Amino acid sequence: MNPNAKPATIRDVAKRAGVAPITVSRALNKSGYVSDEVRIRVEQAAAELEFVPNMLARSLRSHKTNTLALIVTDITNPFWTTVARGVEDVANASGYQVVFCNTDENEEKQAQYLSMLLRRRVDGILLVPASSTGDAVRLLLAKQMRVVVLDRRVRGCTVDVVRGASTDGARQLTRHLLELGHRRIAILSGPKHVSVSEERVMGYMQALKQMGVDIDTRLVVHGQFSVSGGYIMTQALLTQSALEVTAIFAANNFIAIGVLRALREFALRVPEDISVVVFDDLPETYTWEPFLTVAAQPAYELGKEATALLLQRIKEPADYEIQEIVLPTELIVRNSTRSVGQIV
Amino acid sequence: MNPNAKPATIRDVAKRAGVAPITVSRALNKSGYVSDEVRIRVEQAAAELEFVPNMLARSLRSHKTNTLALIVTDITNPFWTTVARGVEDVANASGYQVVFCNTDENEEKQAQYLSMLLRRRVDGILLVPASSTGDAVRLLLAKQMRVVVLDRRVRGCTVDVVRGASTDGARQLTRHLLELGHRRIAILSGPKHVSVSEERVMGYMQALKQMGVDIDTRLVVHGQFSVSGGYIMTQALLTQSALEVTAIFAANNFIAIGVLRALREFALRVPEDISVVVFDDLPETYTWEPFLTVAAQPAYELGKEATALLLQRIKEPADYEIQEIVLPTELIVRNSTRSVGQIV
DNA sequence: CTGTTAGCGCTTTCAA
DNA sequence: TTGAAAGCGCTAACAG
Repeated sequence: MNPNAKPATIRDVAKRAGVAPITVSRALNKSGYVSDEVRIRVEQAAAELEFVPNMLARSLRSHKTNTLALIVTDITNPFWTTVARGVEDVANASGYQVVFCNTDENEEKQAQYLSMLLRRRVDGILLVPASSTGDAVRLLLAKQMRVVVLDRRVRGCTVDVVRGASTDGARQLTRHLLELGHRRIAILSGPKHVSVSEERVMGYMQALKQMGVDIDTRLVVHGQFSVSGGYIMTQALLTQSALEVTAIFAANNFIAIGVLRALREFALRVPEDISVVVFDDLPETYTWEPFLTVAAQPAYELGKEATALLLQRIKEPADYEIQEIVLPTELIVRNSTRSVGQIV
Repeated sequence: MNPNAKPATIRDVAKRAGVAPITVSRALNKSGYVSDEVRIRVEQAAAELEFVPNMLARSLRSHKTNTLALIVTDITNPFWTTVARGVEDVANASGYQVVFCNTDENEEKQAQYLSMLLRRRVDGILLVPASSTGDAVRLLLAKQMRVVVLDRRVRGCTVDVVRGASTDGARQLTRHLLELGHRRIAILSGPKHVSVSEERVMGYMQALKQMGVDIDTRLVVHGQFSVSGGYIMTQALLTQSALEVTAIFAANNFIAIGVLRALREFALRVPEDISVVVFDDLPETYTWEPFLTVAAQPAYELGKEATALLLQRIKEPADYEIQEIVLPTELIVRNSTRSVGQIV
């Protein structure tokens, strides 16, 4: 092999195999009819020349990149890496590659990624929107881009959505606490403008109402979906001793870690002194042992379902009927909750 | 805007601005001379048509994709996500996009990614090789692909490498334990064929030799760089009570988590009953509080340096001189180590 | 089953 | 400072 040689093109292969370029294309891509004899000759020629097909040319001509993009808000959160696995598995099985993008809940970063993905002509985008205003989604839709929104809703947009049952799960978690006798339950949620933050608060409120418990708005706190967010909210909560909180509902897993850290600093034991429930499970890597009572979302399935839907949309003409797929959560009762007033 | 219209091309913009396509190209890319007057006209036309440049065509013609790939072994490990941040920041600052790939230390998966990246004509690859045989790297080099190897060495390959000082860091950690009086120190390392596993064992042995401590090969254990790997190795170690281990050296952060979990099950307290040191720090998300004594690698800088080098290689002609950049580790003594025999 | 022609959308090269 | 022509490498469309 001459290392200075330019990479072989489909024409070089064609010449060597004594056929036309299009025949090489058909043979290598297994598209269209090619006799076995010719295919073998082509494959051999391609191997001898170490032919590496140029996807750029292929995509330019065929208007298909075989690429999907997954845009999430925090790649360090295991919930999203699990979703990503589901996406990758389904995509790869259908011959698609996945480009991962991370917005850190930052709309500007999201806008930059979207612009880049449009220029690269990806075939479809799985988007966890940084904000619930549908501007970004509408932009993509106007450009004919196939989009499936993941995890969150967006306002005033007709777009496919695959998400977990936030309201339901929140209701279950809250009811669990109520059944244990808790009445002073605080919920520490994410940013106000994010649909899942709102829905988890809504589920919490619904459960309280159903049990005839008054809602104390001081117990409803909004912050960041992060460890420091959970930490800060818990501190703010505990310094108001008048609130007499007996249980905390963390609206996601990272908030829960912050909650636990703050509680420790206040020398409050879980569940002896205070009960904790969490939306989203944490993998064992993050915890000493399965300990937290959680509403677990099927993260992997979320990624799979969303990708399957997106791939379907890519195949279909554009006038499909919008779908909203809501996957149920599972209440897993472990050791971070106990009856209020139970003797230690 | 007609939503059914095909996306505008550079020719449409040219027509609307009353210039030639190449002038549009020059104006929008700020390459070559364009009068201010013309540039403004072009920009306006582009905006009116909502022109989205087609990167595929651009790349096909210019032989540049402005894309780098980062191939790591475990995207769930915060060490690698931190490296990734460094890579992304430097790449974006130079107008490059980064494609993230995850091999799970699996050579087959790695091979598939590499093949795909070649077909996509990325401009360069940052590779954490799944194995230390340089086959993968040699393949890339033969194809003229610019490669910088990250974190690990590969055998018999002249290729740029950016890595942490594994041997050094391991020596420091071991010496720290020796100075605390420990003599029965076990090291739980990664797979044997991975250079960093070997180097961390080597540093450990060097420190022991320098202090005239005999090496007990039963205390040198190889396994996976994962939580379960650390857990399994610790179990195996502790069930041989004859070994009388007083300290454990975990060769990476995830192994350490597994170690701690196993120790807890054996009801061994850290550091009262046994000391633990770790190669690679863990972010606060994973720990209750900064607790572990570690040799911290500058993960973010590793990513930055490697990317800067790769970008330089992309600009240069191919006959550059190979470089090996070794970044020092920092010994951070915290609360997981104490003097052997110290009264509790 | 195989080939010819044309062209995807852009930029290189050369010319003015 | 601008433009015309050519072509990157591949496949759609049509023909045989």
